[in-house]
Amino acid sequence: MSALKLYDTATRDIRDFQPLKKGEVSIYVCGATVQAAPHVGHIRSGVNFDILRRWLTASGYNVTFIRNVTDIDDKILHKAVHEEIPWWAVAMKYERAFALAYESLNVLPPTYEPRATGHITQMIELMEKLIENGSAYAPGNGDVYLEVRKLKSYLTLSNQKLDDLLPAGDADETYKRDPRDFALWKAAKPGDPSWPTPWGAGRPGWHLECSAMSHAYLGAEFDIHGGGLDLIFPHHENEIAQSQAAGYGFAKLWMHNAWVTTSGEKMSKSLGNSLQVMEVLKRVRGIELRWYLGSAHYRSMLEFSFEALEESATAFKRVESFLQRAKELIGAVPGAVIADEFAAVMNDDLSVPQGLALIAEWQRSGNTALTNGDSAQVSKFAGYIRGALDILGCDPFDPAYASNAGADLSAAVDGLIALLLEQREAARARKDFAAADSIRDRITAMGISIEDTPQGPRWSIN
RNA sequence: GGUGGAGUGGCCGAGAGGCGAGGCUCGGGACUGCAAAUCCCGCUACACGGGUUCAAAUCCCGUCUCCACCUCCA
Repeated sequence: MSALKLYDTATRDIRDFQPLKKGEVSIYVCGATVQAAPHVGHIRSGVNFDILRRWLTASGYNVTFIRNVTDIDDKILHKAVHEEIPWWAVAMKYERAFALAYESLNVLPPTYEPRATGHITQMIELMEKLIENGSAYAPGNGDVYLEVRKLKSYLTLSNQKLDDLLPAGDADETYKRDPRDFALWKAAKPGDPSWPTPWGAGRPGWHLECSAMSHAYLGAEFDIHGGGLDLIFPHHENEIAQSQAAGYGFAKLWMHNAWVTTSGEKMSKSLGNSLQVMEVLKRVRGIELRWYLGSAHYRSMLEFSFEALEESATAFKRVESFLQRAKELIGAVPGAVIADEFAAVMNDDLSVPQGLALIAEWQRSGNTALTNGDSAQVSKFAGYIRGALDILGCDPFDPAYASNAGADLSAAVDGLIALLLEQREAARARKDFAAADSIRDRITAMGISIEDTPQGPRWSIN
């Protein structure tokens, strides 16, 4: 079996993945700032890292996967004013919206899902450490800053020079030793929530949260840190700065997913072109949206359109339909098998698009086997496909996608349709095609498709 | 100004020097009483201009266009 290779944003190359501890992988992914309902771009990130996690798990690693929730920040506070509810109610409302979106797309819950406000103690400890060793300073106004000039290295992830940065526009620099110094902690403003610290009451800066939480759950160094491309600077640079200034080894490998775009532009709330996950789920099922989001490589931009989404859903339905017929022929859900070829493409920096090409080949071969009634071959190809779909989180037999709705009805419906199909078969046998077609037309009008197969007619709900 | 990414057939989307990934759409065919489903065949593309090479979508030089980040971002 080939070895896993991953692209590292820090070194800008693809290299063999070597975990710090044999057989174990620790991952920290920057999750959502819960200030609005999730859009398609947010969920793409969730899906991409979920595929990584599933693949590592399938490869035999014991994976610890942390994805945080940023439940305090400026936008949440603004929203609280706007919606006239407490800030914590805003955070909980959208945290639940994210949880629902993740669940709808079968994104597995993280091993731990820490909230920023639950880790103030760890943040204060980290700041104490940084102030003690001279990396950070509290100028007395309640803020705490990291002094970037004192860092051994800074901006290595984004490959920038400190002097090339544009000056911050609106920042109050009265208390900063250098305009590029960034806030670890923000002094409380009247009316805003705050937590007491040795330097005054306030609330955490965004970057500090992730340094504190990754340390709390994964320790001083861990294998993979992930997030969206847009987090590289400043968020991830500043995390590195804080954590390394505290003496931590921090992340060994950086992975960044690309965006969902529309008309070539990044989908984002501030550009006003974002599409909420729940809106899209009115058009396609979660499993279909997930398949679509996986259809581009995680480091490539994905150009969103409903046309492409629906075409992608059509392709997925064909795969699904093959598996269903395979199950009917062999009389059981085909067992999932990871094919060597699939493992090879996944090990090559998670080349999902090439995995989809393999699925298409297996589907074609499998359909041919189905036509020939060759159940051994059908089992083989269906097993390969299920194995691949399981990694992609798109296995239609996964109980996560099962809907209980109408389960009691299905047996009754099956019996009724079977009765109609028997009558149609009888009509066909006596060559009364008008009667046969009339029955089929009426069934079709109910939204049910009829297919005549070598094993007899079968039906499915559109 | 700095840093990074992109331009591939009707649409989506891989590939990164050598036999045209794959899907969807569309056209043709096989099968079928007719459909549907399925299978087969076809639609021969890599922004532009040069160059290197036996061979370039892929390497080099130049040009154009677009996108992103530079302290809100998945």
